[in-house]
Amino acid sequence: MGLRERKREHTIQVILEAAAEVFGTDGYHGASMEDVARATGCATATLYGYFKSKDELFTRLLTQRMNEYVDGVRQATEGSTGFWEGIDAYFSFFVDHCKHHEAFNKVLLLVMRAPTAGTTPDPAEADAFNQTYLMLICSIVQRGIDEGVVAAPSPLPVAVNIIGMLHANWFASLLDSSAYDLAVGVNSVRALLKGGLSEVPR
Amino acid sequence: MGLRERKREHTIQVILEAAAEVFGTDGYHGASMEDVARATGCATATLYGYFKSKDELFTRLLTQRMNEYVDGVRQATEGSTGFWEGIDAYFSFFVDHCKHHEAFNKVLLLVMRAPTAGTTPDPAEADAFNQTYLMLICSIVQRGIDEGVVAAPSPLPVAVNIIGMLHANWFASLLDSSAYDLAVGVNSVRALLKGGLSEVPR
Amino acid sequence: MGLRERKREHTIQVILEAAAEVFGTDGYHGASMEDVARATGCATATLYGYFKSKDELFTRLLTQRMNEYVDGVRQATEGSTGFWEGIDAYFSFFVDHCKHHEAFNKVLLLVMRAPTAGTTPDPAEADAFNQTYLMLICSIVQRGIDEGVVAAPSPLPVAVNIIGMLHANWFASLLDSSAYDLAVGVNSVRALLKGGLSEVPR
Amino acid sequence: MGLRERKREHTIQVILEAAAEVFGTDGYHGASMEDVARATGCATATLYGYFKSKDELFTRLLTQRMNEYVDGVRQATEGSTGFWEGIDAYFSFFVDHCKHHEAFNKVLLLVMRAPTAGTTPDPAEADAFNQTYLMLICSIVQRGIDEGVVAAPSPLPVAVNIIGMLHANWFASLLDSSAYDLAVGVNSVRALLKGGLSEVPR
DNA sequence: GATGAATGAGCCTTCATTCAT
DNA sequence: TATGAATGAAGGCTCATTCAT
Repeated sequence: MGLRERKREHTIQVILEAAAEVFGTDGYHGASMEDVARATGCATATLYGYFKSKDELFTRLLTQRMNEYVDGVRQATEGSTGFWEGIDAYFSFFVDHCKHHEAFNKVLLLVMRAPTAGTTPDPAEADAFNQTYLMLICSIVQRGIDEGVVAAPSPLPVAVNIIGMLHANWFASLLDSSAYDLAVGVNSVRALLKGGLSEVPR
Repeated sequence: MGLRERKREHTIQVILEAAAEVFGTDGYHGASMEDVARATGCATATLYGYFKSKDELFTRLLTQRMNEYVDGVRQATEGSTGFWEGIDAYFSFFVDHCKHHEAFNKVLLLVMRAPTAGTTPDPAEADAFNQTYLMLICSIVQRGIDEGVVAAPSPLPVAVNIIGMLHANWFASLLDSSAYDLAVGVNSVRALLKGGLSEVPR
Repeated sequence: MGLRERKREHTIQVILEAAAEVFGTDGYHGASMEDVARATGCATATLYGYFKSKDELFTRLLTQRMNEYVDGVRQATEGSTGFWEGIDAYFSFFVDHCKHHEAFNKVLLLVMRAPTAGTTPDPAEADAFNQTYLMLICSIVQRGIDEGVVAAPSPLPVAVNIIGMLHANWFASLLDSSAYDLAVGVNSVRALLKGGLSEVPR
Repeated sequence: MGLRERKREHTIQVILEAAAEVFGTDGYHGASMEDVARATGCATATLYGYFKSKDELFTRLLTQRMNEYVDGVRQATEGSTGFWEGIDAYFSFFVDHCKHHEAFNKVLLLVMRAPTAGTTPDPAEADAFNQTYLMLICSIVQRGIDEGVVAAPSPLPVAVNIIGMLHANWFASLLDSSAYDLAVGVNSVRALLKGGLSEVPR
């Protein structure tokens, strides 16, 4: 990549970073291109030198962030063997991930939790990612079924439940991080998976 | 209530029903008053004879639906004694509720899952309801703690997890009801709570 | 006039009275039919049983009030003989008139001072009245010229000046009646006419 | 001021000029932003690049024109000494001013004559200017009192009368400049001030 | 006659997008 | 490449007016 292109790529990242903040706060429809421009520190017209439209800008942001997240989960779990090791890897990555990328998470979580209803101009893509993500967790659960650790005819509902819990904790801590500790919540998920409600969480 | 007022009240409900459908599909910002009017089968200006503003229309819809839902949960669980009875009542109500009120659910779930980000013009109210809802489930979990059935220092994370799972199933079945069976999902939640992942779900 | 018609006429007057208040405060464009209805104490639609349109309602009000005013001036001055007697009669009527008809005056003065610029939907009529009014005063001034009391080649500028002063006093006292005393002002006009600025006003 | 800013400032003046014409003809409420845009020769949205709202556009126009007028009077009279010299300076400026600024005057006179009743969105400001203007003329009249030329206990009513006459002439010539000659009218005012009605005007 | 309800037209304003510099 | 300026296309809302009861 030439120097010219590198600078261009850098500018794109700067814009996306600012856009993540703005869209995370006000949503796709609630934020204007001018808002994004102001956050970026450039003129509105400048944005169109890098993105064809608001839709493309948002979609690019979303795609990038979802890719990063799902790839992160994949890489973290790929190296592991066995069910519990996979779960632990997934959870560790998750907690770590939530700690960083504040603005990032707002958009990501938002769209993953509510891809319909105008949250994103292209729900199909969000759905596709959710599906990929779900399959990834399903494959871990499948390990558990194969190992006899998980008693379930199908991994799907279990995966849905695990993701549901994790994201619920994410969301709770995002709304008020001082009132809800993410690590504690995730620990309680692990305990619940281990032995149900009668299990004493660490 | 006089005949006039009854008819007026009826019209309001007709509008809200249509609005639920429209807002559920396109979100608050994505749907225009003209869209709502078209769905209702009246002129745009007519809506303003019943609601002062788009904001008020949406908020009224949201408040009504949230109230109905939380009241439903409250009534269903109030009659029960003990932890598991409470959970069963909650789950039963939940499954039953999800089966009906299709359009209804779109809005409700949407805002409950993503109250920030322009999903609703008044996030504070949605937050308040979420909080009320959470406290309601917390009180059930507390029963379990008191009975020694639930091993947890605090009911909060457990309640977050339960709601997280339930709504995740709700959402999954809403996205594609033919691919994901809500009842099966809820059953798996129950099994998970009972004995963790090693429990065989019915 | 039958009983039915008398009642109708009475209702019309009630509406006009309320309308005078409303239009006097907010102007023709600034006041809505609903405002007039509220002030009258009836439904908006009711107004249309008595007036074909907002335009007609306002015009009727204006015509009536202007007629009353100009007729008042005419009657007051008709009985007089000579210039100064005419002026005194005019001034007396004027002061008396301003004391009563508060709301009345707001509309009247407004349109007489600014018949253009959307103050009234039909500037032509206002102009016509202004013209009539001006001619009336001109005829009095003409008496003065004939008597040799007024030294002017034409009565027109003198009449314009007299009316200008009177209305300026009217307006000043209307804006803040506690800070500006109408009677004092009118007296100063008389003194000025009598002997210019060197004349001591009573 | 840079070239950019100069052009921007120029555009603002072009818009204000067009707006003066439109508002002068139809009034604040009677004229729409589209009317102003058409008169300016641009799209409606363009106006919002220069003024935040219709209110601001009108108020800015009004403020500017009132400032110009009052400042003009002040400067014209400041240099003079004595009462009659002040009056002459004032009248000269006045006549000169009325000859120019046609569109200008429509708005200015309108609001000065009828600040209430929806003529302007902000009557308070118009009142303030009228007050300033009145005080200015009062100070000239006060000179006359001090010199013994003007026999009056207070300058206020005299000032009101002078302004009233001048503006009445302004208004009369504005309505039909061919039928009413402003210079003649103003001359008659001077004569009237000099020796009352018995004075022969030049 | 009185009125609640309905509505077409219009207004102010915003915004994504384009274009000339 | 960067940007100020311009604009068409909506969108939310008001209002004068009509109509059925």
